[in-house]
Amino acid sequence: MDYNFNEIEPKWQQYWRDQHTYHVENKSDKPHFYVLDMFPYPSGAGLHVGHPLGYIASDIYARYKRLRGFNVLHPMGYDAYGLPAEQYAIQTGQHPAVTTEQNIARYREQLDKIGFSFDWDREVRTCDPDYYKWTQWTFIQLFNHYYDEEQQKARPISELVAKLDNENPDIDGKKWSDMDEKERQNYLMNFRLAYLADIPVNWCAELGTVLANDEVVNGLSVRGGYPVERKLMRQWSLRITAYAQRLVDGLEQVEWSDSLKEIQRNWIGRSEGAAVWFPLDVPTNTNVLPGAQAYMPQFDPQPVPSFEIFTTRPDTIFGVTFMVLCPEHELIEQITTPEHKAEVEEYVTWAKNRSERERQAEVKKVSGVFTGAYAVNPLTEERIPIYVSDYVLAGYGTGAIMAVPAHDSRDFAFARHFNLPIRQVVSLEKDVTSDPATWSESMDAKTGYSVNSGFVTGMKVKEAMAAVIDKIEQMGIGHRTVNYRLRDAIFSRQRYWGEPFPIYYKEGIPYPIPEECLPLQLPEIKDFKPTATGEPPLGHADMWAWDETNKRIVSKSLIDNKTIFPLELSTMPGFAGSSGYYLRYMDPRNDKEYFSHQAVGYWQNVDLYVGGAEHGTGHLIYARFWNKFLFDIGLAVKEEPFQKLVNQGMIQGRSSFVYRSKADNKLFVSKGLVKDPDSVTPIHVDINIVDNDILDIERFRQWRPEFADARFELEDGKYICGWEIEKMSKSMFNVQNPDDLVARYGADTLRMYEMFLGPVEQAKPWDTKGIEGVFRFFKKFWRLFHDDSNTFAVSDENPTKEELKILHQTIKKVTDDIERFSFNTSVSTFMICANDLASLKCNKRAILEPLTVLIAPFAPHIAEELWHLLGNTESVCTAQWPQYDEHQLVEDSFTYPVSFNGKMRFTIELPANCTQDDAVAAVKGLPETQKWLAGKEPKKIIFVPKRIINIVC
RNA sequence: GCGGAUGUGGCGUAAUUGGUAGCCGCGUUAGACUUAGGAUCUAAUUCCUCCCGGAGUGGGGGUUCGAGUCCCCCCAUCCGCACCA
Repeated sequence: MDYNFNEIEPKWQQYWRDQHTYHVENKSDKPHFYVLDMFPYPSGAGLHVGHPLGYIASDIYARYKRLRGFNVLHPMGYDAYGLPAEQYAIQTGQHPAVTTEQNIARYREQLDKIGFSFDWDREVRTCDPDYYKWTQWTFIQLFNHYYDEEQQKARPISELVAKLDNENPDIDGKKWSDMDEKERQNYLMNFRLAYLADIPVNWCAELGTVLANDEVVNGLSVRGGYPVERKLMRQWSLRITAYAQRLVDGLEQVEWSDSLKEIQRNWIGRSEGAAVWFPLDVPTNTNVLPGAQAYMPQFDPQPVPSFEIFTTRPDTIFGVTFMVLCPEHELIEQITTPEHKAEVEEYVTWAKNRSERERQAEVKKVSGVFTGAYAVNPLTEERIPIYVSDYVLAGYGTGAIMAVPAHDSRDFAFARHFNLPIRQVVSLEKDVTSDPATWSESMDAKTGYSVNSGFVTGMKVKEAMAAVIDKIEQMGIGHRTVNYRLRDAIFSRQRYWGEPFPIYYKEGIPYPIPEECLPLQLPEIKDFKPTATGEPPLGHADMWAWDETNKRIVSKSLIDNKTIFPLELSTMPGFAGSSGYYLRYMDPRNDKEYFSHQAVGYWQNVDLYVGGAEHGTGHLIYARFWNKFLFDIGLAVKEEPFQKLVNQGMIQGRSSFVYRSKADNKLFVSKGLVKDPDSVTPIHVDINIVDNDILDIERFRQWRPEFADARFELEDGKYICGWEIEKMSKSMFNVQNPDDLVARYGADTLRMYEMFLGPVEQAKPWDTKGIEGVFRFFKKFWRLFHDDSNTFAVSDENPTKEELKILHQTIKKVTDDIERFSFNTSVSTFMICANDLASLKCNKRAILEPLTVLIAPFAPHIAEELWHLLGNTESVCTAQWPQYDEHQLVEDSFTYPVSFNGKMRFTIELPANCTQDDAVAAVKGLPETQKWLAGKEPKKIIFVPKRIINIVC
């Protein structure tokens, strides 16, 4: 019989299901290994060929590890909460739970067809109450912990309270012991790792929710592309910044690509510098202030008003010619002089109302106003004007800067625009300066020597930095510090389809519901839009109030703020559920704990994580933070969750276009006949009606009613389409569905072909042109086991040396390739092997049986079929990975290329066991060599074993 | 602007990590078997060529007996961040 994948594949998929082949226990004599895929968001569009790429790679690795004798955890689940399901619900009224369920069923069906070895008994769904119970539980733990800077780890907030009780400090002029419950809770909120605060957020009016920084690109929402504005709102946040340093440091311990580590480092954005206090010299107090020493803000009982700035260039403090505050700065109101008030207020209002997109688009445009106020440079005692400008950001540092126009390009632009003085304080060469008025740009580099800089003049930049910081520390007006670009993660979403917060409000103070009452189930609602009052959709829920006495959810009509309290209306963001799912897989049905100590003690952490690099600044940061927190409180046993990470490249689509004439919208011009690109409109056309860039005209006419009477300008009787590489997306009609390919070629061919396309990490456009070659390989491979009449026929004869060599070379190459995740070369190796064996007409069991095991990770269905045909009764998944034998690879003789200093070159054959000296002697003894050397002794002989001999004369 | 990566035939890619560049596959060409083939098999396929050879891994330089691989300078493309002081 022929290679009939249609029969083979469903048969063995059923067999694996029936036999629970991929079921894995948390206990084994074997070593453990955890292979994880980033679980998918089940969108309505179903899987396209890009999704399985990473899954196939990880599946190969997981199967390989099993064959190598590991107990392998390889689970799969669904990141099921999210905006698209909710947007769809708003449009159609269909409950997100229903559409999500349908989408999951569709995903599962598609995944099953590809033959993955997931242990589906461990499936998790983030929207499942049994799962999000633990997301909520973790949130409560975050709420109940603070970050202890001394111990550098999370500690229970009760410890902080005990400390406050004990020390009874003054807080904003009031003793801790004199504070009431509300004041105390507000104070503690400054420390909790999950906290409620008024913070500037990315507000997306169209989506009706706030978004995290990584969910906003170029001032537009990632989902939907709607405008985003900056707005001050009371929101839940996670104090991820407390972990900034550990998030940087942890990157040293993991095997991730350098580029991804760099992306994370950039996102965290650590910079070292100094915080410096600049005293104010307000015009009402026109006396020039005496030495800065008098203004030690911590110690002076009546401090002169001063403000803090952050700089990474303390060495340039002698070059400060003005100061700049961000428009949101609280000091502006106090310091602005009456004559500048109107102007400043106008500017601040304008700046605050600008959308993020406008602000980002006009980065190059300089704007700002003078406040009329002055500060004093603490080192030079100079009076320096204070400006307001939106090039200083509220969210970074202190929202205030010392401007050094000579050595900062932004300050330089500002100074030039407002004609402010520019003073050079750093020079590439010692004591050499030039007039900054002649400069076309500032000198930003951190190299060279200080000039015009008082006591640091002549020092190298690095020394000057240290010296200035020492000085200001000594003066008590500043200190060394580190700033991070990373912001706390905003954790509230004004949406329905997410985890509810286990929080209720008593007199405006949030309290977590008791842990034993979890999960706090998401209530049913009918209308998914925000309420008329602007409340999130949960405002529609009637059963959404907390009965504190009876510990249960009750109707909100009962709220009396005595025993019945309102519950939080926001829900958690998408990254909440995906931040700890890898740990839940270890023990997914545990209803007592997140996961048992035994389970995490056995599996430790993820050995191999496969997924897209697009999560570099989102999920992969949040998950690392989440894990570190769980580590601090003694749940996780490893500080880093993902030991090795492989980023599969995105598979792009290859879109096809037709060109519609602008003059005649029924006329379509073939690509080669388009003379003026402006005369036609390119229109995406479904790639399924295009073959080799040739349009199927009949199907095009049927595709859309408006094309039914289309006319064409053809070349050579054909309509040639244009193409472009774009993201694979429904709207561009360039989606390749894996089901179609499975139906046509089988899952094994699809799996092999996706690997054959190129390195897993590399982005590449999808192209089915080569799939035939892989399909041919399988037919050829099948024929090795079958005779001319297509009946199964393997011989028990002993293999020849040549056949053994082919086998062992293949084992060696494939093993090495899998270890270094180079699956495209493994596929090539299989092809070479099949070609060689076919030309030798080899059908020997001793060769073919190990090959069946070798190919099983890549093509499990055909391997299982052949494995059983060979007479095995157990699954090929339980077989042993074949070992190669070095002896079988050794040749009788080697061919050595020999060259004489690159001038002449020939090849000689030598016995395999010959030593370096033998080889050199043999080469020297050859007539060609003698002739060439002409009696002289060679100067140098370079011998590279089994490679080459070079003789230098 | 800053950071990271990549650049090899008509195309996807490979090269034992410094050792005969172009493996494997697609495509193309020729042939075999065929009623037929979109099945299978065989051969050729980097470019130029007076068929003697010559050039060749984005361009230029360097190190080396030897460079696709290492170093320096450009060029191009892709990705990430982007007024982060």
